[in-house]
Amino acid sequence: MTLTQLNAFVLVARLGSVKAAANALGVSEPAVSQALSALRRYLDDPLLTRGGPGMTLTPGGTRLLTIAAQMVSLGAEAESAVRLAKGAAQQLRLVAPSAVVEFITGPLADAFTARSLGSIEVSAGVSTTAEMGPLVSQRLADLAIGPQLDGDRSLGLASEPVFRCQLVVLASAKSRMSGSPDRWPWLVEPSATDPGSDVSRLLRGLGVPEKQLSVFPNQTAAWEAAVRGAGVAPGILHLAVHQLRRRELQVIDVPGTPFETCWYATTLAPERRSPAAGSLRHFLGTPEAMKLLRTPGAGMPASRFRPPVYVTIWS
Amino acid sequence: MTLTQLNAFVLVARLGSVKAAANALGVSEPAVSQALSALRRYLDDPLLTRGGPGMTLTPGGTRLLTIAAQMVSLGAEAESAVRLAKGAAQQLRLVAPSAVVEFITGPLADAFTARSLGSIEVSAGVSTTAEMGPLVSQRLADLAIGPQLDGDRSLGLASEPVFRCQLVVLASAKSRMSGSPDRWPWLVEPSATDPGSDVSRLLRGLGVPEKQLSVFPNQTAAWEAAVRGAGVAPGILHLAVHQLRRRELQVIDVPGTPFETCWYATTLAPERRSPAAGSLRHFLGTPEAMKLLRTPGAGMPASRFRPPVYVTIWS
DNA sequence: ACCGGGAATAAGCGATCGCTTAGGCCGCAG
DNA sequence: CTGCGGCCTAAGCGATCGCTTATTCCCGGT
Repeated sequence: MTLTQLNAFVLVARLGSVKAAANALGVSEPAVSQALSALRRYLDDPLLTRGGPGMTLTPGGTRLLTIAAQMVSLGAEAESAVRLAKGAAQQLRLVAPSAVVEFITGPLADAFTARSLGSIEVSAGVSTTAEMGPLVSQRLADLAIGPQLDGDRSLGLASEPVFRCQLVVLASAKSRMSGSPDRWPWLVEPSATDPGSDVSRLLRGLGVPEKQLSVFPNQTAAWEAAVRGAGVAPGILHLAVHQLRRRELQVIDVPGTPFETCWYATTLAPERRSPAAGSLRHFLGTPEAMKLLRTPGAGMPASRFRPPVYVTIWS
Repeated sequence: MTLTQLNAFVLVARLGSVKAAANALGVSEPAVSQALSALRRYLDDPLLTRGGPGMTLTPGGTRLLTIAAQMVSLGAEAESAVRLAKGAAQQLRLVAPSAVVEFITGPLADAFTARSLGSIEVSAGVSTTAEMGPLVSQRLADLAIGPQLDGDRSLGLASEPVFRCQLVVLASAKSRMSGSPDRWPWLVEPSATDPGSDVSRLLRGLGVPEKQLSVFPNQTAAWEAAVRGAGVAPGILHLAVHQLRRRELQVIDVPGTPFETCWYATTLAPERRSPAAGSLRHFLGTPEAMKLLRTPGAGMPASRFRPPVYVTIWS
């Protein structure tokens, strides 16, 4: 029984599939499957079985889940507690949808590190909305930016709205889209494939089939394609300020848009939250952070963009 | 960072020495030393340093201790929780001084297992008084019989008196001891070398030097030697009932004896205690258990006696 | 200055971990 | 029937774990 195995088990149980857990951990799917099977063998209990929607826990799996979740969380806490006591820089891990990582987290991390006088280092990673909750709950991440997440009480999370924004559909100023939106070519960034994202919700509302989607590695690349007239690209309005000012793109009128939405900051509930996470959460409410949220960075060049890997915390 | 390493660290911190922890775990001392050094390397913190009495914790070590203790305890809890949910027999581990293990725990375990209709299996091991507290606290053992242990509040233990008895000094009926007790040959069982034991306390009170001690592998062997007239043997009065009835031994008059003492049952505090441990604790208060405590088993034959090994709980 | 005991290190070992790729199994939609 | 997506198993790998014995280091004590 290793912490890695317990971590894998908890993530599978919470995300409902081995594949999702493997993705969240940034490892191959057999790696998770094996960890699970080793744990099953060790405890001589199936723990969770495929059945119905996702998986269902055995009685033993149910007991184990609560205990294992605590252990995993304590493991991460132990590390950061020792690090803090040593006076070393705190490591804060932030997760967010790809578009937010692309435009926001870089400047945000820099500003927050500067504000903490270098005592807190922030790193950011891309995450789907489904995995944000479990990641924060297990302290694989310290703060998530995205939709509201504190629905599942058992995860011990607290979400707080930090920024209100609008999802719109953009297209080249020259192009003239005609016909029904579900026939247009849609140029999207990766989070459109996340069923919990706003973009995905919008596309489903319009009845756009997958065939019509071109998934680009990041928002910038999708917009560049849109500028060339390859189709329409959904996106957060204020992140496209450069393209709009230069008249490369314009907002086009699509049913259901502008889509009003809100970014929430989610951390552990106050009593379990690390001071550094609380500090970043508080920082997000300051005018300085607001300004960073409002005026995006340049966007990450396509060539340098790379999906992040959530390393397991224990060697 | 493995659970084994954390377990070793906690035990070293609580027992104050690597050697003691290795002994309690039933492994060699370098094994513990290495686990500790791996943890130090991983966390990049000395955690604890030699200095003064025992060892002193670094700030990081202090933080880690509380967290690691929880993790280790949860690890054991996870296992038994899954086992319980599966409907398998619960495993209860009992620790006690060697004399108690020799005479009491066998019948006690049998009686309790029978009373639980086979759903709880009890195993027993020898332990020094110093290691009892940490062992129970880390759930390496479920119940300890011996001196009162709930002094250290941080361990979360609860002790309860279960049996009052007398420590006396025995010698062959034929032999006539003369001179000062500190010149006699003393025939003792292993717990006499445990500074926290009653026997050790008695010997210190009499000023008996180590030179005068012959340590036998168990109480029965020590008493057999006393019957042959090899010297005097301290022991619990009611455990020697056979030898006294057959007039092979008699109680001799020594200053400080009879030494009134009391056995306590120690478990985790009620909120952390497992149901099975609570059940055994309760059983110890019943007339059935009292009778077992009063009338000892035959004593373990010397040839079959073997010091126990506390296996680490995680593979 | 010497010794002795506790702790750390070295070296070696078997077993396991944790990861990969490749391939097989199973339920399910077309 | 045939893909296909999700899961598991197999095989192989390098690294680490966890333990041993043997040796060295360090420190307090006669």
